[in-house]
Amino acid sequence: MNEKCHIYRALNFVGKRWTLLILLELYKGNSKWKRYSELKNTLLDITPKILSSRLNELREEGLIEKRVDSDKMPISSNYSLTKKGLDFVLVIKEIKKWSLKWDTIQDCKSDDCKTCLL
Amino acid sequence: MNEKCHIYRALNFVGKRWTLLILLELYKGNSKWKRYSELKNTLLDITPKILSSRLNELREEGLIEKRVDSDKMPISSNYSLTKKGLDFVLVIKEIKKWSLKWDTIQDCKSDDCKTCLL
DNA sequence: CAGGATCCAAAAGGATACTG
DNA sequence: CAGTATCCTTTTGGATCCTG
Repeated sequence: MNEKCHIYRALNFVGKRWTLLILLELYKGNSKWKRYSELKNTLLDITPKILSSRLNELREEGLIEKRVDSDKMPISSNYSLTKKGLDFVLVIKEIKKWSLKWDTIQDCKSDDCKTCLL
Repeated sequence: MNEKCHIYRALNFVGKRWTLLILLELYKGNSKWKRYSELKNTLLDITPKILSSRLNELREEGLIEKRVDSDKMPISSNYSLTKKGLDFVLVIKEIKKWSLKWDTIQDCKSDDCKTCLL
């Protein structure tokens, strides 16, 4: 409840819907820049409002950075994980390790589970 | 979004309000049993509905266990961290480490921050 | 193309009263 | 004491349309 509690601040953005999927998409890209429309097409059911909300939140927290190419039209906005964001992926992996250690379900049976974040 | 995704399952309960504070209270207790009323008194503004919801969620996920003493009246319900729950505290510590590593705010200035979970 | 604005639906949280 | 039931408020997510 404390605004300055580090744990709560972290959970405040990471606990939200779509956030991890966005981080994952950027992580898969291997530190490459991905444009807004790429993310939108990959995350099939996300609406533009939610996507930009999440991107802004992650940017405010310093996990991703944004680069705009306005030279050529149409404009393209690109996003990429920062070092802080990349480091956070390790935390997510810890969560997954914990879960795999204690869950009876050993695999989510999705291709993503293996290639996902572990 | 996948029901079986370990990461999402974990975030689904841990991301909720009060959950970490409850885990913290039980963790402070050093594996001792704490009663419902103790938790309610310590977590000042929590309402009975939320407290019992969170306790049930945590119990379903196997992070805490419940013991009821119905011998003597009035009945007392007691809660304690399981090994799985205790192990999860380590994950929370990882989140805190990450946050302390990257945040400019170095301390939440609350007594809790030091005694908290690190 | 990249989003902002608006409006609506759903979910979560919370206050209060009540019961075995 | 340890909750449950009910009702209400707030927050979040989502669908759709619009614009530089």
